[in-house]
Amino acid sequence: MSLRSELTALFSAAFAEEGLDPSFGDVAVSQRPELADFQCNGALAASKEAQRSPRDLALAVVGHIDAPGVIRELSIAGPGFINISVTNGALASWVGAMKDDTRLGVEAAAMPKTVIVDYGGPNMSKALHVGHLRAAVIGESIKRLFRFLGHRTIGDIHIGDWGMPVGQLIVELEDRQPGLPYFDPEYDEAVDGPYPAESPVDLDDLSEMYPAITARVQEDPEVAERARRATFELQNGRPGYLALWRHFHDVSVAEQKKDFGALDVEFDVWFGESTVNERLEPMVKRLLADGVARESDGAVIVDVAEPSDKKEFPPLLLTRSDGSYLYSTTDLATIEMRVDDLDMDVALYVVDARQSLHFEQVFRAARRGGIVGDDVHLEHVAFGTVNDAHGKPFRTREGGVLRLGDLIDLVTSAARSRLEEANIASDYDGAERDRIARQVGVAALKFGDLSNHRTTDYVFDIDRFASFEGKTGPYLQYSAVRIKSILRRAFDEGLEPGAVLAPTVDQERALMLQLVRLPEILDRAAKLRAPNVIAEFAYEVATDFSRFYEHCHILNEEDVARQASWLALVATTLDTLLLLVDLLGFEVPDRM
RNA sequence: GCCCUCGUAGCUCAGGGGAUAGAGCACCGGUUUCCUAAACCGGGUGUCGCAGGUUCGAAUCCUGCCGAGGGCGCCA
Repeated sequence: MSLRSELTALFSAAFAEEGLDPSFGDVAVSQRPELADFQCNGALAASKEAQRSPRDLALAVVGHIDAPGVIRELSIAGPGFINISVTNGALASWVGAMKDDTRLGVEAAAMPKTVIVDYGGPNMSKALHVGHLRAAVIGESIKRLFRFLGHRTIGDIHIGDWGMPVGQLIVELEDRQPGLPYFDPEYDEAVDGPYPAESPVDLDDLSEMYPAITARVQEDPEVAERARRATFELQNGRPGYLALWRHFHDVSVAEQKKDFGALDVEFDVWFGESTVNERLEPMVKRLLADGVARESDGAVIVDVAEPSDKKEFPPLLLTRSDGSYLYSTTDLATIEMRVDDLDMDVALYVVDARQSLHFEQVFRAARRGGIVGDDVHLEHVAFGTVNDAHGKPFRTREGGVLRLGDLIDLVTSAARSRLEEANIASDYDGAERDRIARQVGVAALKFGDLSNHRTTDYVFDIDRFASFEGKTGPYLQYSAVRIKSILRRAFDEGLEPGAVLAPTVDQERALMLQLVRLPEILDRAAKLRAPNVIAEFAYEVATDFSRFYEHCHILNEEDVARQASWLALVATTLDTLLLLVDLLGFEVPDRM
């Protein structure tokens, strides 16, 4: 419930009294804040159906509204806009209610769902790069949002660790170090002892091997055939390959935990394609037996085309003609696992938009195969790519990919420089400076990404990510830090927040109007799976606070009741900012 | 060829069928005996790719065209 929804309820009832659809009563924030706080355009829309002029209708609707405690002024403007201004008393009591509520007036979901957020999705054996930033950052935010809204939410990294790339790496390593025991088909752990505990490669080796083998596979069909064979044997449990796979896996995951950890991206489970290996064969057999899947050119496919399709819809490939499995297979089996073991209601796949066809195929196959019922919602939450100034996927000047770890270091050191320029930083000890630099750097990076709508391909600009002024993550932090500072000083002077009084200053009133929008903003962000809605709102809250802060000196205020009210207002603003910042996935330092 | 996404200020991007399309950056000027100047205040920018259509009303919905990016069974 928000102020806006309370107004909508009033106007919906008024339209209903005129015998019209209540949805005409939808109230929106005013587009002309100098005229009113809110507006209702329903009279214009309903005019035709009601066969009455919009102004007459607006007049009649306004006549039904009787809420003197909430509404200060109603007027009809232009062709039939209803302009609505709320009373200062109502505003104060809404903000007061937020202040006294640990959830800031946001109700938890009445019917909580089990939501799996599938994001990150790094391939094993590849260092994370800027391309992984969006999936991680958007997914993390969506996960936190659904969790805050009261859903049982599970973030799953879903590592790409069971497909062809692993087979390729096995072949590449065999060619480089053929003497390793993993490649000896005669090797028997029972006789020869366990495979070495030490990995034969580190992540740098793997990162270098991967493009090498990819190139070889492309130009040499024989190498490609060996890679397919190795993939097949791995998936069918060849011990040496499994032992090697374990090393590749552990080496990769260690690095991924470091990078994602540095970004405060926290997965609840570190499952991967390999997690569902045991399900693959029985699932495919069952789909064949049920007639959902069929053989085609030696492969197993599921026809997912539908009569209503506007274009040719390719089938989903479950098994290659050599018997090995693909990511389609593991994705399908993962859905099965999530339904069986995790009791999933909703799956949100935060994955590159380029994979939309794949997901559509998998979702259709899941429904055809009875793996999910109609009560389970599967959704691809697609996002755009990170490009360079020429619209091409971003590369460093040297032509390589920019590692995520290097990017984090870069923004962190930029934040540190900025901190050291500030004269107040000199008395911070080294550990605090490090922590602030990291928090500010991560905020700049994440906000820089999240303030774009997720579906847009955006241009990667290092200077933008390393800038801390204007519409940035650090601006939000800075606003919160100034409030923390005020509250600390107030506490030292023995001052405490009190009852929220009716606003008397424009900037104060604007801030209050902004704050009470919180519930509907989070609603909208969740509905659209769009963290940029949160980012935009957080920025507006911060700017409204800054204007208020510049205009009203809280600690010097002589009217003690007013001062206590202002302390309550900024404390509520702080709580709101801290929530929003947390939903965006970063933190606010105590000072900066 | 077919399908998907996108095209908004010099740049990067917001924008929920409504009134006068907004931010940040960049540029110019102002604000600090006062709660953190990573801030605030002021200054001007637009054929919302083009053309139709629906509508009382379209940046927003529909169609076509132009342009960019992406996808289209044995990669992920």
